[in-house]
Amino acid sequence: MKATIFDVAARAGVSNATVSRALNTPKLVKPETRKNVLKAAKELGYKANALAKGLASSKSTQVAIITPDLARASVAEMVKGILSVASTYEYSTILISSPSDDKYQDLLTDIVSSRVDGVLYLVDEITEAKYKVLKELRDTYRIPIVLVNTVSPNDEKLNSVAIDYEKAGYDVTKELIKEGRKNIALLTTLKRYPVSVLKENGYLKAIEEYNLTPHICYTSGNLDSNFKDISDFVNKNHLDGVIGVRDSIAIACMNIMKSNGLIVPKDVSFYGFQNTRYTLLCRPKLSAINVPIYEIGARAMKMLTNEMIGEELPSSRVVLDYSIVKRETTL
Amino acid sequence: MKATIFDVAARAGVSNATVSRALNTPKLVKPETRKNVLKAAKELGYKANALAKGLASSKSTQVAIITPDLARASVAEMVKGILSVASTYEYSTILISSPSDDKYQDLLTDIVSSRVDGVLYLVDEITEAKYKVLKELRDTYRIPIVLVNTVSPNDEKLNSVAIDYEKAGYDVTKELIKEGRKNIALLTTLKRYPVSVLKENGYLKAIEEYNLTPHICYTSGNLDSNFKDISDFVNKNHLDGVIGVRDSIAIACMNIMKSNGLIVPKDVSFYGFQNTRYTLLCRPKLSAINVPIYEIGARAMKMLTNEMIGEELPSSRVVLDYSIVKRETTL
DNA sequence: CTGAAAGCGCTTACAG
DNA sequence: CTGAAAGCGCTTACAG
Repeated sequence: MKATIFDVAARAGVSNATVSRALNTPKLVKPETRKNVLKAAKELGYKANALAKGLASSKSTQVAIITPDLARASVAEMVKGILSVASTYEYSTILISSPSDDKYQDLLTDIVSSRVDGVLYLVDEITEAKYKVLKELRDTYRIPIVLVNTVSPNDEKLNSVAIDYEKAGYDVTKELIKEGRKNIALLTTLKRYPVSVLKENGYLKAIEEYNLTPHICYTSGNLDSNFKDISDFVNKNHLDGVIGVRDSIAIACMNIMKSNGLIVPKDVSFYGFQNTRYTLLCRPKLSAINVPIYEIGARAMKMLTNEMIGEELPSSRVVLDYSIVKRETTL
Repeated sequence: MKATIFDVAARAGVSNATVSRALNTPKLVKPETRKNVLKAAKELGYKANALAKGLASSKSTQVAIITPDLARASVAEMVKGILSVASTYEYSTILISSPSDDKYQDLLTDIVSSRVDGVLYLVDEITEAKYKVLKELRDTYRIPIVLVNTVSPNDEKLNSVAIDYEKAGYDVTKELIKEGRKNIALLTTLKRYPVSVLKENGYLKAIEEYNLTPHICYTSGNLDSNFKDISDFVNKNHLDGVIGVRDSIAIACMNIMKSNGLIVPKDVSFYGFQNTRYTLLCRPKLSAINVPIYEIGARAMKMLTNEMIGEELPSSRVVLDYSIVKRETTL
């Protein structure tokens, strides 16, 4: 029913090997032969069976994207960046949501079974269990891996692409200090994402440098549950500057403080840390670190491509630039 | 290097056929044999090659998700719903972003080549070109398809899961009419998504029923570019009620009208049409049709599963319930 | 309940 | 530049 390579070969009057070459490595075939093959293939509506191809060549031309909560604007945007370059290099992408630590063994099995040529590990924290799996994937199974917008604290050799989050944390804090703010808080996640830790380090560095008191609130990204955390935190501290590790967290805090009667940015300034579209929908519009999310995804996929074709990488850690976008929530 | 089914067979002292059965159809194998096989497999760290499996059985246990802009909150949420049930049925998912009409032929090739067992088509409009491909996929290649949160205007037989968008459009308009609103606008997308058209029909029905004047603004979902469209529209019409087909569009409009000095909801009411997390981040909090996005994704994947195992479907169009959530932007 | 064998649809040395 | 043939790692009638 569905045309195979043999059908094409028969119709073109050549062997299946020649069809394979005409389609995959044209320079190995006489132009005219190639023309005939292409014609036959077209007439039959031939579409190569990727499974057979993968089995025979031991290359699936598939990569796995392992992602935490896809509903986070930054995660989705990163995936878009990945898809864009994946499609230009003709890789297809398997989407997997990060399992809990105890299910990581299943993840390993899934990935190895699927014979993907590479894996992209997005954003997530790198616990012991997760690190173990990543390392096994790379070392035992020799599957190239790139960490996307996260870094491994334990292992310099795991490829990654991100921005310098520590510096960004430092910069944005200093920005608030320059405004004259004295009580600057960092709202961060309960989960210890490596990038959150880095942001925190940068924040603390600036705070110490200027002899200020640190105020850190650990909360979840969940809008329903973080309301109380943030309210309590805000009521305990007399803040005049707030940095959220996620735009949505900064906005949630801003909403609370506004309803407490504070004027933004007269009484208190806010910075988000991603520059998603949330920044444009809230009022006043949120100032933010402009992290090149899409670009991070795209770059990571490109890096993975290089690894997969066996190229030596110049550096295992790619650090992209960021900027600070001032809108209406800062002076 | 990597253990194959033959390695396991040798270690367990059985044939590879028996290993295959022990792993895939346990009831066909003596319990003790099975135990030995499992032990051997575990010791060798055996992970079945999904490519070989797929080739031999002509089932890839993969489905393709074709999605428009993943950065839209509703789309990402839908994908989460899909992933959740896909993983329980042990399907892996290939993520593909909807190509432009002229690239649809490539999409066909990609999908057929990959030998996916089914496809999920998300949200997008169904142009002639796209419809043609979907139909070919289903009829020529016999690949089960489910439309997710969209419907085919041309073809009753294309499976779909959504809510009754026409009724929802009608209901929400009537809700505003009951508030006493007289100049009610619908902000919708330039792109003629089937669901947008349905919302519009419902809106118009209610407007006519009450002899009101329709006000429809066609704009893009892009926050940068729709500002002018909406501003112009708002200035031309003296609105006291606004429905956005997307939460973000409703919020964009609300921001504009607020900055024009109008008080929400005293002077004007707003409804969004998805109930994404945007509704909670803006102020006042947005009232919205609560579309069960996640559930729609989950249900669609379940429906697809049934089709893939060859079950007869009771109905090709699944219609889920919705509700209206009143928050602070309505009376 | 189990094994031998053919087959799934490609790729790729090898030889010419 | 091209073909014959082995091989990729499974599944699944078929026979026993």
